[in-house]
Amino acid sequence: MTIVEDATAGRRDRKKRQTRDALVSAALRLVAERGLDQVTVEEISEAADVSARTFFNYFSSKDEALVGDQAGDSERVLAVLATVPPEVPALEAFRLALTPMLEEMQADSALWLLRLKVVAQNPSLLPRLVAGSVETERMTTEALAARTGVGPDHGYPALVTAVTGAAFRVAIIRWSASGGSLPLTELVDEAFAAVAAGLPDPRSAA
Amino acid sequence: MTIVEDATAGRRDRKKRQTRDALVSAALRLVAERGLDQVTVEEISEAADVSARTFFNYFSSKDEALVGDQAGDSERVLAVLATVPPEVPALEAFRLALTPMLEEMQADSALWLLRLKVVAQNPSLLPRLVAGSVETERMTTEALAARTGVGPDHGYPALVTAVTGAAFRVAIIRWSASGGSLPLTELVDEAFAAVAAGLPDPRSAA
DNA sequence: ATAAAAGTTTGCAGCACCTGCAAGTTTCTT
DNA sequence: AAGAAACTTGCAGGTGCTGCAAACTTTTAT
Repeated sequence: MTIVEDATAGRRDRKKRQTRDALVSAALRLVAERGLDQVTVEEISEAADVSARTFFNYFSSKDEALVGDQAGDSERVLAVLATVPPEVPALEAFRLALTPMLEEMQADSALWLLRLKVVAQNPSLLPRLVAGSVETERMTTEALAARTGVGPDHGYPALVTAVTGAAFRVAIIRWSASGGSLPLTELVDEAFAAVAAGLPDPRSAA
Repeated sequence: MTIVEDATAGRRDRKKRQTRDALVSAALRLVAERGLDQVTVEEISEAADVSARTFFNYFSSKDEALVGDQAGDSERVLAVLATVPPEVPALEAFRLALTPMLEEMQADSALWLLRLKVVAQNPSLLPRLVAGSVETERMTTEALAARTGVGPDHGYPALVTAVTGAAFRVAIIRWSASGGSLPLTELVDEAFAAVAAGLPDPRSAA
Protein backbone atom coordinates (compact mmCIF):
# COMPACT_ATOMS: atom_id res chain seq x y z
CA MET A 1 0.00 0.00 0.00
CA THR A 2 1.08 3.58 -0.50
CA ILE A 3 3.20 2.54 -3.45
CA VAL A 4 3.44 6.12 -4.54
CA GLU A 5 7.17 5.95 -5.19
CA ASP A 6 7.86 9.44 -3.96
CA ALA A 7 11.15 10.28 -5.56
CA THR A 8 12.35 12.21 -2.55
CA ALA A 9 15.71 11.36 -1.02
CA GLY A 10 18.22 8.85 -2.34
CA ARG A 11 18.02 5.28 -3.38
CA ARG A 12 18.79 4.05 0.10
CA ASP A 13 15.79 5.67 1.72
CA ARG A 14 13.60 4.56 -1.12
CA LYS A 15 14.63 0.97 -0.62
CA LYS A 16 14.03 1.22 3.08
CA ARG A 17 10.52 2.42 2.54
CA GLN A 18 9.93 -0.32 0.02
CA THR A 19 11.13 -2.98 2.40
CA ARG A 20 9.04 -1.57 5.19
CA ASP A 21 5.92 -1.41 3.08
CA ALA A 22 6.53 -4.92 1.80
CA LEU A 23 6.78 -6.23 5.35
CA VAL A 24 3.64 -4.43 6.52
CA SER A 25 1.74 -5.54 3.48
CA ALA A 26 2.85 -9.16 3.78
CA ALA A 27 2.12 -9.22 7.49
CA LEU A 28 -1.41 -7.87 7.07
CA ARG A 29 -2.20 -10.13 4.15
CA LEU A 30 -0.97 -13.30 5.80
CA VAL A 31 -2.59 -12.59 9.14
CA ALA A 32 -5.87 -11.68 7.47
CA GLU A 33 -5.76 -15.03 5.70
CA ARG A 34 -4.63 -17.33 8.48
CA GLY A 35 -4.92 -15.57 11.83
CA LEU A 36 -2.32 -14.01 14.07
CA ASP A 37 -0.62 -17.02 15.58
CA GLN A 38 -0.73 -19.12 12.46
CA VAL A 39 1.79 -16.78 10.90
CA THR A 40 5.42 -16.64 11.94
CA VAL A 41 7.84 -13.78 11.50
CA GLU A 42 9.85 -16.11 9.33
CA GLU A 43 6.96 -16.45 6.91
CA ILE A 44 6.31 -12.74 6.79
CA SER A 45 9.95 -12.07 6.07
CA GLU A 46 9.96 -14.78 3.46
CA ALA A 47 6.99 -13.18 1.71
CA ALA A 48 8.77 -9.82 1.73
CA ASP A 49 11.96 -11.48 0.55
CA VAL A 50 14.19 -10.46 3.42
CA SER A 51 15.66 -12.36 6.33
CA ALA A 52 13.85 -12.71 9.60
CA ARG A 53 16.60 -10.74 11.25
CA THR A 54 15.85 -7.82 8.98
CA PHE A 55 12.24 -7.89 10.06
CA PHE A 56 13.37 -7.05 13.57
CA ASN A 57 15.48 -4.22 12.29
CA TYR A 58 12.25 -2.56 11.22
CA PHE A 59 9.79 -3.65 13.90
CA SER A 60 10.38 -4.56 17.48
CA SER A 61 7.59 -7.11 17.45
CA LYS A 62 5.24 -8.90 15.11
CA ASP A 63 2.37 -6.81 16.41
CA GLU A 64 4.08 -3.57 15.58
CA ALA A 65 4.25 -4.46 11.91
CA LEU A 66 0.49 -4.94 11.96
CA VAL A 67 -0.74 -1.94 13.92
CA GLY A 68 1.91 0.56 12.89
CA ASP A 69 3.65 2.89 15.25
CA GLN A 70 2.06 6.16 14.10
CA ALA A 71 4.61 7.95 16.25
CA GLY A 72 4.75 10.89 13.92
CA ASP A 73 1.11 11.73 14.53
CA SER A 74 1.78 13.26 17.92
CA GLU A 75 3.70 16.19 16.54
CA ARG A 76 1.17 17.03 13.89
CA VAL A 77 -1.73 16.89 16.32
CA LEU A 78 0.13 19.10 18.76
CA ALA A 79 1.12 21.51 16.03
CA VAL A 80 -2.47 22.01 14.94
CA LEU A 81 -3.60 22.26 18.53
CA ALA A 82 -1.17 25.10 19.08
CA THR A 83 -2.75 27.12 16.27
CA VAL A 84 -6.25 26.91 17.68
CA PRO A 85 -7.07 30.05 19.71
CA PRO A 86 -7.55 29.40 23.43
CA GLU A 87 -11.13 30.64 23.42
CA VAL A 88 -12.19 27.59 21.43
CA PRO A 89 -13.60 24.93 23.75
CA ALA A 90 -11.30 21.99 24.35
CA LEU A 91 -13.45 19.43 22.60
CA GLU A 92 -13.76 21.50 19.47
CA ALA A 93 -10.04 22.24 19.48
CA PHE A 94 -9.38 18.54 19.65
CA ARG A 95 -11.69 17.77 16.81
CA LEU A 96 -9.83 20.24 14.65
CA ALA A 97 -6.47 18.87 15.71
CA LEU A 98 -7.44 15.36 14.70
CA THR A 99 -8.78 16.32 11.29
CA PRO A 100 -5.53 16.08 9.30
CA MET A 101 -4.94 12.60 10.66
CA LEU A 102 -8.45 11.55 9.73
CA GLU A 103 -8.01 12.79 6.21
CA GLU A 104 -4.80 10.87 5.85
CA MET A 105 -6.46 7.73 7.09
CA GLN A 106 -9.23 8.14 4.59
CA ALA A 107 -6.70 8.67 1.83
CA ASP A 108 -5.03 5.41 2.86
CA SER A 109 -8.35 3.75 3.45
CA ALA A 110 -7.42 0.45 1.81
CA LEU A 111 -4.51 -0.02 4.20
CA TRP A 112 -6.43 1.14 7.22
CA LEU A 113 -9.53 -0.91 6.57
CA LEU A 114 -7.43 -4.02 6.19
CA ARG A 115 -5.54 -3.17 9.35
CA LEU A 116 -8.74 -2.62 11.28
CA LYS A 117 -10.20 -5.84 9.95
CA VAL A 118 -7.14 -7.71 11.13
CA VAL A 119 -7.42 -6.08 14.53
CA ALA A 120 -11.09 -6.95 14.75
CA GLN A 121 -10.30 -10.57 13.94
CA ASN A 122 -7.45 -10.71 16.47
CA PRO A 123 -8.64 -8.90 19.57
CA SER A 124 -5.29 -9.19 21.28
CA LEU A 125 -4.08 -6.54 18.85
CA LEU A 126 -6.65 -3.97 19.94
CA PRO A 127 -4.81 -2.96 23.10
CA ARG A 128 -1.67 -2.62 21.01
CA LEU A 129 -3.42 -0.26 18.66
CA VAL A 130 -4.56 1.84 21.58
CA ALA A 131 -1.10 1.73 23.09
CA GLY A 132 0.25 3.40 20.00
CA SER A 133 -1.58 6.57 20.91
CA VAL A 134 -0.76 6.57 24.60
CA GLU A 135 2.24 8.80 24.05
CA THR A 136 0.13 11.16 22.00
CA GLU A 137 -2.40 11.26 24.80
CA ARG A 138 0.27 12.08 27.34
CA MET A 139 1.57 14.99 25.30
CA THR A 140 -1.84 16.37 24.42
CA THR A 141 -2.76 16.20 28.09
CA GLU A 142 0.17 18.46 28.88
CA ALA A 143 -0.73 20.82 26.07
CA LEU A 144 -4.30 21.00 27.25
CA ALA A 145 -3.24 21.67 30.81
CA ALA A 146 -1.16 24.59 29.60
CA ARG A 147 -4.00 25.78 27.38
CA THR A 148 -6.65 25.76 30.07
CA GLY A 149 -4.29 26.80 32.82
CA VAL A 150 -5.53 24.38 35.42
CA GLY A 151 -3.34 22.88 38.10
CA PRO A 152 -1.47 19.64 37.58
CA ASP A 153 -3.59 17.71 40.07
CA HIS A 154 -6.75 18.66 38.25
CA GLY A 155 -8.24 15.79 36.31
CA TYR A 156 -9.71 17.84 33.49
CA PRO A 157 -6.99 17.66 30.82
CA ALA A 158 -6.47 13.93 31.23
CA LEU A 159 -10.21 13.38 31.18
CA VAL A 160 -10.69 15.31 27.97
CA THR A 161 -7.89 13.51 26.16
CA ALA A 162 -9.05 10.10 27.35
CA VAL A 163 -12.66 10.75 26.42
CA THR A 164 -11.61 12.23 23.11
CA GLY A 165 -9.55 9.17 22.35
CA ALA A 166 -12.49 6.96 23.22
CA ALA A 167 -14.83 8.86 20.92
CA PHE A 168 -12.22 8.73 18.19
CA ARG A 169 -11.84 4.98 18.56
CA VAL A 170 -15.56 4.35 18.45
CA ALA A 171 -15.83 6.37 15.26
CA ILE A 172 -13.00 4.41 13.68
CA ILE A 173 -14.55 1.11 14.60
CA ARG A 174 -17.86 2.17 13.10
CA TRP A 175 -16.02 3.28 10.01
CA SER A 176 -14.38 -0.11 9.77
CA ALA A 177 -17.66 -1.89 10.36
CA SER A 178 -19.23 0.07 7.52
CA GLY A 179 -16.42 -1.05 5.24
CA GLY A 180 -15.38 2.56 4.79
CA SER A 181 -18.65 3.56 3.17
CA LEU A 182 -19.49 6.21 5.77
CA PRO A 183 -17.16 9.20 5.75
CA LEU A 184 -14.86 9.02 8.73
CA THR A 185 -14.98 12.72 9.52
CA GLU A 186 -18.74 12.59 9.78
CA LEU A 187 -18.64 9.73 12.25
CA VAL A 188 -16.08 11.57 14.33
CA ASP A 189 -18.14 14.75 14.29
CA GLU A 190 -21.18 12.83 15.41
CA ALA A 191 -19.32 11.24 18.31
CA PHE A 192 -17.85 14.54 19.43
CA ALA A 193 -21.20 16.23 19.27
CA ALA A 194 -22.73 13.54 21.45
CA VAL A 195 -19.95 13.93 23.99
CA ALA A 196 -20.27 17.70 24.01
CA ALA A 197 -23.97 17.30 24.72
CA GLY A 198 -23.20 15.11 27.73
CA LEU A 199 -24.22 11.82 26.10
CA PRO A 200 -27.96 12.35 26.40
CA ASP A 201 -30.25 9.40 26.05
CA PRO A 202 -30.89 9.01 22.30
CA ARG A 203 -34.54 8.22 22.95
CA SER A 204 -35.08 11.82 24.03
CA ALA A 205 -34.04 13.21 20.66
CA ALA A 206 -33.66 10.46 18.10
CA MET B 1 -2.12 -9.77 49.55
CA THR B 2 -5.62 -10.78 50.46
CA ILE B 3 -4.26 -13.34 52.89
CA VAL B 4 -7.60 -13.66 54.53
CA GLU B 5 -7.54 -17.43 54.63
CA ASP B 6 -11.21 -17.86 54.01
CA ALA B 7 -11.95 -21.31 55.28
CA THR B 8 -14.44 -22.00 52.54
CA ALA B 9 -14.06 -25.10 50.42
CA GLY B 10 -11.48 -27.82 50.90
CA ARG B 11 -7.78 -27.86 51.33
CA ARG B 12 -7.21 -28.13 47.60
CA ASP B 13 -8.91 -24.87 46.75
CA ARG B 14 -7.21 -23.17 49.64
CA LYS B 15 -3.82 -24.25 48.38
CA LYS B 16 -4.66 -23.13 44.90
CA ARG B 17 -5.55 -19.70 46.13
CA GLN B 18 -2.40 -19.56 48.21
CA THR B 19 -0.23 -20.51 45.26
CA ARG B 20 -1.94 -17.99 43.06
CA ASP B 21 -1.58 -15.22 45.59
CA ALA B 22 2.06 -16.13 46.18
CA LEU B 23 2.76 -15.92 42.46
CA VAL B 24 0.99 -12.58 42.05
CA SER B 25 2.67 -11.19 45.09
CA ALA B 26 6.13 -12.36 44.09
CA ALA B 27 5.65 -11.10 40.55
CA LEU B 28 4.58 -7.63 41.65
CA ARG B 29 7.30 -7.34 44.26
CA LEU B 30 10.11 -8.43 41.97
CA VAL B 31 8.98 -6.32 39.03
CA ALA B 32 8.51 -3.28 41.26
CA GLU B 33 12.09 -3.75 42.45
CA ARG B 34 13.88 -4.57 39.22
CA GLY B 35 11.65 -3.74 36.26
CA LEU B 36 9.63 -5.96 33.98
CA ASP B 37 12.28 -7.49 31.78
CA GLN B 38 14.81 -7.92 34.53
CA VAL B 39 12.57 -10.55 36.06
CA THR B 40 12.03 -13.98 34.54
CA VAL B 41 9.15 -16.35 35.07
CA GLU B 42 11.68 -18.74 36.52
CA GLU B 43 12.57 -16.25 39.25
CA ILE B 44 8.96 -15.49 40.06
CA SER B 45 8.19 -19.19 40.35
CA GLU B 46 11.29 -19.69 42.45
CA ALA B 47 10.16 -16.96 44.84
CA ALA B 48 6.74 -18.58 45.11
CA ASP B 49 8.37 -21.98 45.52
CA VAL B 50 6.76 -23.71 42.57
CA SER B 51 8.09 -24.83 39.21
CA ALA B 52 8.05 -22.56 36.22
CA ARG B 53 5.65 -24.94 34.53
CA THR B 54 3.18 -24.43 37.35
CA PHE B 55 3.31 -20.72 36.81
CA PHE B 56 1.86 -21.25 33.35
CA ASN B 57 -0.86 -23.44 34.77
CA TYR B 58 -2.12 -20.34 36.57
CA PHE B 59 -1.31 -17.55 34.11
CA SER B 60 -1.04 -17.65 30.37
CA SER B 61 1.69 -15.04 30.41
CA LYS B 62 3.98 -13.13 32.72
CA ASP B 63 1.91 -10.02 32.18
CA GLU B 64 -1.27 -11.70 33.28
CA ALA B 65 0.17 -12.42 36.70
CA LEU B 66 0.85 -8.72 37.08
CA VAL B 67 -2.33 -7.14 35.80
CA GLY B 68 -4.80 -9.82 36.82
CA ASP B 69 -7.53 -11.12 34.61
CA GLN B 70 -10.52 -9.62 36.42
CA ALA B 71 -12.69 -11.74 34.18
CA GLY B 72 -15.30 -12.11 36.87
CA ASP B 73 -15.98 -8.40 36.92
CA SER B 74 -18.00 -8.46 33.73
CA GLU B 75 -20.77 -10.52 35.23
CA ARG B 76 -21.08 -8.43 38.32
CA VAL B 77 -21.20 -5.19 36.39
CA LEU B 78 -23.81 -6.61 34.07
CA ALA B 79 -25.82 -7.98 36.95
CA VAL B 80 -26.00 -4.60 38.66
CA LEU B 81 -26.75 -2.90 35.37
CA ALA B 82 -29.72 -5.19 34.91
CA THR B 83 -31.23 -4.05 38.23
CA VAL B 84 -31.11 -0.35 37.37
CA PRO B 85 -34.48 0.83 36.02
CA PRO B 86 -34.40 1.89 32.36
CA GLU B 87 -35.49 5.45 33.15
CA VAL B 88 -32.13 6.13 34.75
CA PRO B 89 -29.80 7.86 32.28
CA ALA B 90 -27.09 5.62 30.87
CA LEU B 91 -24.19 7.43 32.50
CA GLU B 92 -25.75 7.27 35.93
CA ALA B 93 -26.63 3.62 35.44
CA PHE B 94 -23.04 2.91 34.60
CA ARG B 95 -21.75 4.74 37.59
CA LEU B 96 -23.93 2.59 39.81
CA ALA B 97 -22.88 -0.57 38.03
CA LEU B 98 -19.22 0.15 38.63
CA THR B 99 -19.58 0.97 42.30
CA PRO B 100 -19.18 -2.55 43.70
CA MET B 101 -15.99 -3.00 41.75
CA LEU B 102 -14.65 0.30 43.02
CA GLU B 103 -15.35 -0.63 46.58
CA GLU B 104 -13.54 -3.90 46.17
CA MET B 105 -10.56 -2.14 44.71
CA GLN B 106 -10.47 0.23 47.61
CA ALA B 107 -10.69 -2.66 50.03
CA ASP B 108 -7.70 -4.23 48.29
CA SER B 109 -6.00 -0.91 47.90
CA ALA B 110 -2.52 -2.14 48.85
CA LEU B 111 -2.58 -4.68 46.05
CA TRP B 112 -4.09 -2.31 43.53
CA LEU B 113 -1.80 0.59 44.27
CA LEU B 114 1.22 -1.64 43.86
CA ARG B 115 -0.20 -3.03 40.66
CA LEU B 116 -0.88 0.42 39.27
CA LYS B 117 2.58 1.56 40.26
CA VAL B 118 4.08 -1.37 38.42
CA VAL B 119 2.00 -0.59 35.36
CA ALA B 120 3.02 3.06 35.50
CA GLN B 121 6.67 2.05 35.63
CA ASN B 122 6.29 -0.46 32.81
CA PRO B 123 4.12 1.12 30.15
CA SER B 124 4.13 -2.01 28.03
CA LEU B 125 1.75 -3.46 30.61
CA LEU B 126 -0.85 -0.79 30.03
CA PRO B 127 -2.30 -2.44 26.94
CA ARG B 128 -2.66 -5.65 28.89
CA LEU B 129 -4.52 -3.88 31.64
CA VAL B 130 -6.88 -2.36 29.11
CA ALA B 131 -7.27 -5.72 27.41
CA GLY B 132 -8.81 -7.10 30.56
CA SER B 133 -11.75 -4.75 30.24
CA VAL B 134 -12.26 -5.02 26.50
CA GLU B 135 -14.53 -8.00 26.94
CA THR B 136 -16.46 -6.20 29.64
CA GLU B 137 -16.91 -3.27 27.29
CA ARG B 138 -18.22 -5.48 24.55
CA MET B 139 -20.81 -7.05 26.81
CA THR B 140 -21.92 -3.80 28.41
CA THR B 141 -22.29 -2.32 24.95
CA GLU B 142 -24.75 -5.06 24.10
CA ALA B 143 -26.60 -4.58 27.34
CA LEU B 144 -26.84 -0.86 26.78
CA ALA B 145 -28.10 -1.33 23.26
CA ALA B 146 -30.88 -3.53 24.60
CA ARG B 147 -31.59 -1.05 27.39
CA THR B 148 -31.88 1.98 25.18
CA GLY B 149 -33.45 0.12 22.29
CA VAL B 150 -31.39 1.75 19.56
CA GLY B 151 -30.41 -0.01 16.36
CA PRO B 152 -27.21 -2.00 16.06
CA ASP B 153 -25.62 0.47 13.66
CA HIS B 154 -26.14 3.32 16.06
CA GLY B 155 -22.95 4.42 17.74
CA TYR B 156 -24.49 5.46 21.04
CA PRO B 157 -24.01 2.35 23.19
CA ALA B 158 -20.41 1.84 22.11
CA LEU B 159 -19.71 5.50 22.66
CA VAL B 160 -21.10 5.49 26.18
CA THR B 161 -19.15 2.40 27.21
CA ALA B 162 -15.94 3.68 25.68
CA VAL B 163 -16.28 7.09 27.26
CA THR B 164 -17.27 5.56 30.56
CA GLY B 165 -14.21 3.34 30.47
CA ALA B 166 -12.05 6.35 29.73
CA ALA B 167 -13.46 8.32 32.66
CA PHE B 168 -13.01 5.30 34.88
CA ARG B 169 -9.38 4.90 33.85
CA VAL B 170 -8.59 8.55 34.43
CA ALA B 171 -10.05 8.35 37.91
CA ILE B 172 -7.99 5.28 38.69
CA ILE B 173 -4.81 6.90 37.49
CA ARG B 174 -5.48 9.95 39.64
CA TRP B 175 -6.18 7.65 42.56
CA SER B 176 -2.88 5.93 41.99
CA ALA B 177 -1.06 9.22 41.63
CA SER B 178 -2.48 10.37 44.96
CA GLY B 179 -1.17 7.22 46.58
CA GLY B 180 -4.69 6.20 47.44
CA SER B 181 -5.28 9.19 49.66
CA LEU B 182 -8.24 10.48 47.69
CA PRO B 183 -11.30 8.24 47.84
CA LEU B 184 -11.71 6.43 44.56
CA THR B 185 -15.47 6.73 44.40
CA GLU B 186 -15.22 10.48 44.71
CA LEU B 187 -12.79 10.72 41.82
CA VAL B 188 -15.05 8.57 39.70
CA ASP B 189 -18.09 10.64 40.58
CA GLU B 190 -16.24 13.80 39.64
CA ALA B 191 -15.20 12.40 36.28
CA PHE B 192 -18.70 11.16 35.49
CA ALA B 193 -20.20 14.50 36.44
CA ALA B 194 -17.82 16.31 34.12
CA VAL B 195 -18.72 13.97 31.27
CA ALA B 196 -22.43 14.36 31.91
CA ALA B 197 -21.99 18.11 31.74
CA GLY B 198 -20.34 17.81 28.33
CA LEU B 199 -16.79 18.49 29.54
CA PRO B 200 -17.21 22.25 29.91
CA ASP B 201 -14.15 24.41 30.13
CA PRO B 202 -13.15 24.44 33.82
CA ARG B 203 -12.32 28.13 33.61
CA SER B 204 -16.01 28.91 33.23
CA ALA B 205 -16.82 27.46 36.63
CA ALA B 206 -13.62 26.96 38.61
C1' DA C 1 37.30 7.15 -10.46
C1' DT C 2 38.64 5.50 -6.20
C1' DA C 3 38.77 5.05 -1.52
C1' DA C 4 36.95 5.79 2.82
C1' DA C 5 32.74 6.30 5.59
C1' DA C 6 28.29 5.32 6.79
C1' DG C 7 24.29 2.54 6.68
C1' DT C 8 21.84 -2.00 5.77
C1' DT C 9 21.29 -6.99 5.55
C1' DT C 10 22.23 -11.37 7.12
C1' DG C 11 23.53 -15.57 9.74
C1' DC C 12 24.38 -17.33 14.09
C1' DA C 13 24.29 -18.03 18.87
C1' DG C 14 21.43 -17.69 22.67
C1' DC C 15 17.95 -16.53 26.20
C1' DA C 16 13.26 -16.12 27.53
C1' DC C 17 8.34 -17.07 26.65
C1' DC C 18 4.94 -20.44 26.23
C1' DT C 19 2.66 -25.17 25.07
C1' DG C 20 1.69 -30.28 24.87
C1' DC C 21 2.45 -34.49 26.88
C1' DA C 22 3.29 -38.05 30.16
C1' DA C 23 4.58 -39.33 34.67
C1' DG C 24 4.45 -38.46 39.59
C1' DT C 25 2.14 -36.59 43.70
C1' DT C 26 -1.66 -34.78 46.49
C1' DT C 27 -6.45 -34.38 47.62
C1' DC C 28 -11.22 -35.95 47.35
C1' DT C 29 -14.79 -39.57 47.22
C1' DT C 30 -16.81 -43.77 48.60
C1' DA D 1 -8.08 -48.10 52.11
C1' DA D 2 -8.52 -47.85 47.20
C1' DG D 3 -9.69 -45.65 43.21
C1' DA D 4 -10.88 -41.25 40.86
C1' DA D 5 -9.95 -36.61 40.10
C1' DA D 6 -7.07 -32.71 40.31
C1' DC D 7 -2.57 -30.50 40.68
C1' DT D 8 2.52 -30.31 39.95
C1' DT D 9 6.53 -31.20 37.56
C1' DG D 10 10.10 -32.19 34.00
C1' DC D 11 11.11 -32.47 29.31
C1' DA D 12 11.03 -31.62 24.52
C1' DG D 13 10.30 -28.23 21.24
C1' DG D 14 8.69 -24.17 18.63
C1' DT D 15 8.55 -19.10 18.42
C1' DG D 16 9.77 -14.32 19.64
C1' DC D 17 13.32 -11.33 20.06
C1' DT D 18 18.37 -9.46 20.84
C1' DG D 19 23.49 -8.80 20.39
C1' DC D 20 27.30 -9.38 17.65
C1' DA D 21 30.27 -9.55 13.79
C1' DA D 22 30.85 -10.26 8.96
C1' DA D 23 29.27 -9.20 4.33
C1' DC D 24 27.27 -6.01 1.28
C1' DT D 25 25.36 -1.49 -0.63
C1' DT D 26 24.94 3.28 -0.96
C1' DT D 27 26.85 7.80 -0.08
C1' DT D 28 30.51 11.10 0.47
C1' DA D 29 35.09 12.95 -0.07
C1' DT D 30 39.19 13.21 -2.43
